[in-house]
Amino acid sequence: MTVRTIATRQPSQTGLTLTECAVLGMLGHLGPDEASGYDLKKFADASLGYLWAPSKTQLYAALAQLVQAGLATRREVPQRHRPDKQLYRLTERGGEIVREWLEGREVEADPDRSTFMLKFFFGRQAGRDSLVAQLEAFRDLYAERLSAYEEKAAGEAPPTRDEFTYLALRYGIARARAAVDWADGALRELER
Amino acid sequence: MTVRTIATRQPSQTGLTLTECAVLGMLGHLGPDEASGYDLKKFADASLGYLWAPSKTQLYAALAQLVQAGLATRREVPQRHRPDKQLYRLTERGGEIVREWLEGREVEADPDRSTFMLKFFFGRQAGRDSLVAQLEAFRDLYAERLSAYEEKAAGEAPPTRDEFTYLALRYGIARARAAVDWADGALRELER
DNA sequence: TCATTCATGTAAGCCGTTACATGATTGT
DNA sequence: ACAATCATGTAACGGCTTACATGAATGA
Repeated sequence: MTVRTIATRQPSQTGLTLTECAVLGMLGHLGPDEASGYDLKKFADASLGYLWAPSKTQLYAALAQLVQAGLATRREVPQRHRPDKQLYRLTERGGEIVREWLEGREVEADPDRSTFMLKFFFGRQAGRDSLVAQLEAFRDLYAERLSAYEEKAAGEAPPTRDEFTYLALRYGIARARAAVDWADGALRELER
Repeated sequence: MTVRTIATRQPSQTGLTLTECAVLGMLGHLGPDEASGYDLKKFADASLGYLWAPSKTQLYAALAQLVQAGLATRREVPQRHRPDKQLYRLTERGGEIVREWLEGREVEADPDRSTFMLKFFFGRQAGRDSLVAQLEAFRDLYAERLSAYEEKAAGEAPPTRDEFTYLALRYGIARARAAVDWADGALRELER
C-alpha cells in the first residue's frame, strides 16, 4: 500500500492546481533554460522526490495546461535518432504567477496522516509481537531514509547551492530523525 | 489549500481500501458495541483525526461495503424523536480481517510530502521577506498543534488508556516538535 | 539478448472532496 | 430566534495512479 499527499483546491488565488504550480516552479528554477516533460520528471525525481513526486501523466497534463493558460511556451524539436520532443519555457506572465504563488501568505500545516500509524493506533486488537516487528521495520525504513537524506545533504551544503532547497532537505532530515527516535522509544516501552 | 493523505491499492491482501480497513478497525476498537456511521465519524474526529480523517460520505460508503462483504452487520433502529439509524457491528469474519490487516508485515514509510515545503524549496525565486514571514506562520501553526497534542496526551497517559493509541499520539508530538525546532533553526539561518 | 534511456501520451479507475437534500429536537 | 445535534445519504467533480501503447538507440 502506498500513501501519498495530494492537494485539493487552488493554491493561492492563481486558479492553478498544486501540480501546475510545482511545474511552474520547476520551470522557474531552471531559469531561462528550456526543458522537456521528460527532463522535468527527472529533475523532480532527483531533487524534489521526497516532497512531491508527480507521475509523468500528471506532468505532461500540467504542461499542456500551462501552455494553454499562457504561462509557458512550447517548442517542438524534431530529432533524428530520438523521439521528437517539446521544450517548455516560462513566459513572463508565468514568472509572475510563480512569484504570486510563492509569496501567497496562506500557510497551512500538513496533516500528520500516516498509514502505519493508523494501524498502530489499533494495535491493541492484534498480536503484540506482530506490532513490535512492524515497528522495527518502520524504524529501519526511516533510518535508511535518514541516511539517504544526509548523504544528499552532504553534497548540497550552502553556500555552494540554493539555501532554500538545502533547508527543505534539512526538514526531511528532521522528520526522519524524529521518526527513528520515536520508534526507538516506543520499542523500549513495548518491550517492557 | 488543503493537503491530505490518501491511499491507493489494497492494504495487505485483504482486498479492502484503507478507509474500509480503518472503519473495520474502529468497529473492532469498540468491541462488542454497536455504532452508527454518525458515531464512528465522531469517534474518528475526536481520536483519530490527526492520523486519518474520513469524510462522512466516505464513511457511509465504507460501511455499506463492509456489510456487503459480510464483515459487518447492519441493524436498523427506528427512533421517535430522531431520524432512524443503522447500527453496525463486526462479524466474526470481520474481526479476522482486522487482525489480518493489522498483522500484515508490509510496512512502508510515509512520504515526506508537504505543500509548504514544496513552496519553500523554490523560495529563491521569491522575495526573501515573504518566505521568512511564511516560515514564521509555519512555525506557529506547528507550535499550536504541538500544544494541542500535548494537552490531549496529558489525558491519555497509560496505563489509564490504550498504550498503542497513546504511542501514536506521541508520534504526532514528535513530528510537531521536529517541525517547530527545524523552523526555529531555519529562521535563524535566513535572518543571518 | 535484454534492460534501460529517450519521449509522449491515452484510458480507466480509485479515492477523496464539497454541495445539496431532509427535518425534528435541544440548548443559548 | 438561531445554531448545533442527530442521522443518512446522492451527485458532481477533481486529482492522482497504473496499465497500455509505440519504438529506435545504446550499453551490459
